[in-house]
Amino acid sequence: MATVTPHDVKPAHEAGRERGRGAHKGQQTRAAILDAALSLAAQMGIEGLSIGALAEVTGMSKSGVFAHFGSREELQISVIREYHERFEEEVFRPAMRQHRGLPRLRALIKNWVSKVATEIDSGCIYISGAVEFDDRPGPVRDALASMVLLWHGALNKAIQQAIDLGHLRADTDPMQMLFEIHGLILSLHHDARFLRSAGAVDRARVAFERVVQYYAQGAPHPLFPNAAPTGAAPV
Amino acid sequence: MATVTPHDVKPAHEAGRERGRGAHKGQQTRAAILDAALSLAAQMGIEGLSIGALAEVTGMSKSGVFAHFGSREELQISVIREYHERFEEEVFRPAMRQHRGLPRLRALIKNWVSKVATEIDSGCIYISGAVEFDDRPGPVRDALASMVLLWHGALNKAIQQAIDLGHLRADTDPMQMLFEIHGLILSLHHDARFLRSAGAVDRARVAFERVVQYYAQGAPHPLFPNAAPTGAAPV
DNA sequence: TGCAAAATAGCACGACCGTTCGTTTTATTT
DNA sequence: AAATAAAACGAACGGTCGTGCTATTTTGCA
Repeated sequence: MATVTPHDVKPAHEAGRERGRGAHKGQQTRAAILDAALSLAAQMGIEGLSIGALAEVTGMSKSGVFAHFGSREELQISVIREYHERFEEEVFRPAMRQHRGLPRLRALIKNWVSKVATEIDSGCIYISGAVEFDDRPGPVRDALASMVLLWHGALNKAIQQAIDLGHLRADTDPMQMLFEIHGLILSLHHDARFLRSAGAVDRARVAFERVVQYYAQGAPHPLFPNAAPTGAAPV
Repeated sequence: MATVTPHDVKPAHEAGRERGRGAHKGQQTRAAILDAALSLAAQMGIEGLSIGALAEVTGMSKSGVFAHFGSREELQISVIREYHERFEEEVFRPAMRQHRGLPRLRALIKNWVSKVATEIDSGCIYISGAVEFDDRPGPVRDALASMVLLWHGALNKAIQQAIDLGHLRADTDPMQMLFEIHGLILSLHHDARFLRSAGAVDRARVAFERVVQYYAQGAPHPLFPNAAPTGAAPV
């Protein structure tokens, strides 16, 4: 790395300005590798990502895969970023089309539960990553934590809006409510994926409804402000 | 492996009838290794256990450590069993000294929260193990799952007793209540250990109290059956 | 069509892994 | 004190890993 070779001018793993299809060939195969990496990471964990296994799956050479990221760590971070984008696409954005307040909050959690439910056979990178890197400081952990905090921030904001709109009790502590909702997701993931227990999804939905009911007590109905102060329709 | 040597008659890792101190030297060092292994597994995960690292920590040779367990997998299972015993000792048994019903259930959860709280800097093997082995069938996963199910069974029983004694509503679904409580523990572990968020322990305690309040609604007070139907003293 | 640059392959290195084996040291028993 | 069994060691093997080189192929553009 002391001498400057032509490769150093613009290595493949730094050229990725515009992502996905449309760009030069490199971007496409990079996207293909990343896609395989996401599956692999979902199943084996982020620490379980190996360039060798990735090369085998994509039918490339190890060094060919390696060149796209420059290091294993950079590959891991790329996987996290890619997962974040998909999460945003599948969970966050569709819910933002709902009205602010309780409807949007309900949609966020509904999509979240659905995603985790579909991930029973693949695995959630946020959840497994949190456990893998809870004691492993470094760039990967930082990337992971910032993504999780981003998502927490979005949920917090949605809760706060529901409070401001009177859909939830004024004395609601958003962090506390988030803590409880997040726990339900984690319990769902644990029971469904590790214990392979049926009915975990239903239990999560029931429990979420209960949490909403609690925090909505005394607050006017979101759609019919003059009706009885009970929570809106179930998820 | 074809010929039978004197070593095959009674290898060290099968001789461990009576555990801990008192027995021959091998048992002691085995216990010492296991102790180091528990710390290592709590920090690096069960899959992160390496015989080399363990040898370095204990000041032994790799083969010396290896001989005590016969295989890495057997070492992992031994770690899980040892963790189970400690969990039972610290969480389960002290709570069993409380009266059946809500007091005992409260004690179980109180001890559980306390243990996870002290494990913020070390890690809970049940939680990290569940994530590591949720897609990795085999003896290690089986051992882990059976321990978790044992603990779930104990909690379920405590909840059922609380129902039978009228401390909790008769229509309480023990599995549902357990699902919610377990979620709080997982959320606590996530926030405290991964996000390093302060106040997670308090949030867990508040949420647990809320869950108990919900399931106790309409049930008589556990200590003063004629008092108002509100949950007993907080954790 | 030709040429530079980007993309991929091939190969080797060093580190660590679990495991095996023969030997040597340490404990226990006779 | 001698005999025997248990425990620990040390070196080596085969394997996988990430990574750094140097070729070679492929691609896109003038």
